[in-house]
Order: sequence, then C-alpha cells, then structure tokens
Amino acid sequence: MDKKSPIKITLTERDDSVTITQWVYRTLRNAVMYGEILPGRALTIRELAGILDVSPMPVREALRQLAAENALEIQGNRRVMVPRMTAMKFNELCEARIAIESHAAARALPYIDTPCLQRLRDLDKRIDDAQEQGDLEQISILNQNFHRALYTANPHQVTLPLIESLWLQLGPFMRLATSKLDEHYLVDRHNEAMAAIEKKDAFALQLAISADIREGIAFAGTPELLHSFIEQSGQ
Amino acid sequence: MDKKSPIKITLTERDDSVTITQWVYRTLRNAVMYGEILPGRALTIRELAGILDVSPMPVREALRQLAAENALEIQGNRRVMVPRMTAMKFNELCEARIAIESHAAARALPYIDTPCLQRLRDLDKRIDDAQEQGDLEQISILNQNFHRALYTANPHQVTLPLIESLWLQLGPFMRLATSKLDEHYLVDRHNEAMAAIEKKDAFALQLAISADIREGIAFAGTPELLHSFIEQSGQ
DNA sequence: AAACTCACTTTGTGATCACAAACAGCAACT
DNA sequence: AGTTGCTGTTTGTGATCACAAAGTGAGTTT
Repeated sequence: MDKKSPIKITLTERDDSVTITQWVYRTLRNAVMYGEILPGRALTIRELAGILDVSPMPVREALRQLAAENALEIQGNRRVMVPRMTAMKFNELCEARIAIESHAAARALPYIDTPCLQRLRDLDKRIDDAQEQGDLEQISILNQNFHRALYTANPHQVTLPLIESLWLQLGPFMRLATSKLDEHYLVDRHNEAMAAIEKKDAFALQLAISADIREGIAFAGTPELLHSFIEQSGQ
Repeated sequence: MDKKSPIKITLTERDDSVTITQWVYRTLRNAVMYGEILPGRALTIRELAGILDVSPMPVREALRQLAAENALEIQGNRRVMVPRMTAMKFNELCEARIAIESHAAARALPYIDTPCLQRLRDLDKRIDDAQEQGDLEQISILNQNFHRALYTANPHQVTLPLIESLWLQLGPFMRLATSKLDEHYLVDRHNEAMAAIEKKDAFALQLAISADIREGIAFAGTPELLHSFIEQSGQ
C-alpha cells in the first residue's frame, strides 16, 4: 500500500473546544518540530488525512498554514515536504536566532517584573533538574519555555512568531543534535541570563542568550553531524 | 446591503498560470500592504469572495495564509481583520526591522558580486529619479526592491520571509507616514549603503540600513501621526 | 538495452452543501 | 432607560464531489 516510508505521527487527544483544523495543525507542527517526518519525504493531503483520521479539508488548511511559517515547503509541482537542510542554511538559521533572540531579550528586559522573574527562576531550576536526570526531551522543551517566557515579558512583543518560525525550521535537525548532547557537558547559561536579568544588564543578557543558543548547536559543526544532514536531507 | 464601510480592493489581471488561491492571496496581500483595508474592519470570507468574484474556497486559504504571516489577525470569535496598531507596537516593529535587516545586510555582504552590485546601483538611481519627481508610491516600492535585492544576495537567506512579515505588519501604517513624506527632506541613505557595500564594510552597511529604516519612520513619532493611529485603529 | 508513448492512477484545486456557533435586532422585563 | 431573553440571519467549519494536472508503469520502438 505505502510505497514510501510510512509516517509515524504522535497523536494527542483531541479537545472538542478546538477546531479540527487547529488540532491537525498542532499535531503536524509537533511532528515537524520533533523530526517525525523525514525531510524531503513527499506529503499528500489524503495520506495525512488517513493517518489522522480526519477529512482532507482540515489537513489542507493546516498544511498551508505550516508552509506559510516555513515549516513546510511547497515545491513548484505543488508537492509538500519538510525542507531539506544544508550546512550553510543551518548556520544561517542559527545566526538569525542569535540576532533576533538577543534583540527580543533586550527588548523584554525592562518589562520583567517579580512574578515573571519567579517563573523564569522556576523554569531555570526545572532545567537543572532535567539536566541531572539526563532527560533530553524535557530539557529541550523546558529550554524553549524559558526563552518564550523571557521574550513574552514584553507586552508589545512582535518577534516571537518570527522566532518560533526559526525554531520550527531548526527543529527536525536539533533532534539530531540533542541525541549527542549527553556526550557534552553544557555550561548552564541560564544562570548567567538570570543574573543579567536581576542586574537589568541588557548587554550581559544578550551575551548569555547568544552563548546559550550557540552552545546548544555548537557541536553541529562536527563532521559527522554535517554528514548526517546530507544523509537525511540528500535527494 | 453593506452595513459596514465598503471595501475597495485594487484588482489585477489574473494570469491563468497561477492558481486562483495564489491570485487571491497576492491581491489581498497588496490590499493589506497598501492600507486599502481599514484595521479592525471585520472581513468575511463570503464578502471578499463576492468582491473578488471567486468562490469562498480560495479566499479561505488565502486568509489563513495571511493570518499565519501576521498580516491578518484571527480573533477568538474567529473573525478576521487587519490588526489594530498602537504606538508601542509600531515602535517594536521598527526596532525589530532594524535588528533583523541590519543582520541580513551584513550576512549578504560577502555574497554581493558584480551583477548584483549593478542591480543595486540601478535601483538606487531609479529611487533618486522617483524622489525628484516626488512619486511616493514608486519610492516605496523601489525602496522595498532595493532592500530585497540586497538581502537575497545571500543564497542561504532565511530571514527574508521574516522581514516581509514585518513589512506587511507595518504596511498599512507606512501609508499614513509616506503621505507626509514630501514635507521632509530625506538624506539618501542608499548612497551610503552603496559606498559601504563597495568597501565591503559590514559595520558601515549596518549603520546605513539602520539609518534608512529609522528615517523612513522617524516622523511617525510626531503627535499627530500617533493620533491618527488611535483614530484608525481605535475600536 | 535505453528512451519514448500512452493509458491508468493519484493528487491538488476549486465548488457546493450541511450544520452549529456567533451575531443582530427586537421585544419583554426589572 | 438599561438590561435580558429570544428568534431569524449570517458566517466559519468541515465534508463531499468534479476535474485537470502531475505522476506512474508497462509495452513498444530504435
């Protein structure tokens, strides 16, 4: 039946308070973010509709939305797939993250009040816990929450959607990276970030955020990981 | 028939080589960008379908795509509209533009070759011409093309979609700004940018781009323009 | 054996329909 | 008079259908 490699997508319970399209969007977004769909694998509306047990319509809408966020790529022949990656593009995405996120952090700094600071401290602690237990999945999720909580302190935030788009594009390949994370000892840059926040030192905060991002993917520059990009993403 | 203010959308000829959805998307995108749709005005699928003389389906897809790019906002009650603006949000959008675009410019600099440089010079000259003739519409379009041409010199470009999203969000309100542009004399920062490019001076290029963006919206800080935000965007 | 042709299948696009939630207008009540 | 409750209408969502374009594979030709 399936000529191509079968797609396995993690399904979550559907809440009746959200539309089917939203649930499909969320499900596919997670599947992309966590690398469950191989880059270059052609996706068809009807196939996904079958897997998710919904009609083609919500899938159509969700795919278009994900494509608009650069999580998916629509080829000229109107085939949809997770974009392939190259080492150069990976590097550009990382540098873009650093530029935008350090900007967002500095812009959020003046708005961080006591309850927000408490939330950040809580997340920081939970990251430390997860790191001791070596729970890579949890570290990754909490790390995202930490960044999100920081940037959203700014009530006039406009960059978060852009940042999330970058996360989505890097997501499938960060999975490759984090699988080798345990071999490395990571300096906890969040503590440095927390210190900068408490001192209201924007420049130090930018340095800490930049370092956090850069170290999270530093070992992506090793030859074997670059090779796995080609392997996963090549034709 | 129309209880609300009627919507006037500039229609272009539809090329049969593009899908109806793409044409609708392009048309609505231009309408948003050039401020033809008032912020806060509720948009309905069927109304737009009637105006554009297409079935509701392509409109549905186009609206969802524009919403994903933050050009439109879907409220909880699933009503769609051009987002309202506030002075603070406007400021954040401008600062985000400066941060991301100066980054994109610096990243593109190493890739600028002779033909690309020629294209930029050509655009620069045409902007000068348009400025002498006081053709504000043309200046705005050419200015965008200049920035786009610069950033896309980088073949591994990943920030342009993010930048275009910011342009889209600022678009409706830049129209307000440019209508007062003739009262101001603008230093041509593009000449400075060209000089920096030729000298391969990344820092000078970033300064020129930042200044160009900042001056393009500097007078947005005047009280009367802020007031027109409230007027246009207020409930 | 490699390349082309042609019939058959799959797939995205767009139209139409059914339905439940949201909305608007008006009447009744406090 | 301002608020609440009800009813008819509008609107987004999702399902289904028709169709043309793209893809696929076997059989033929050079």
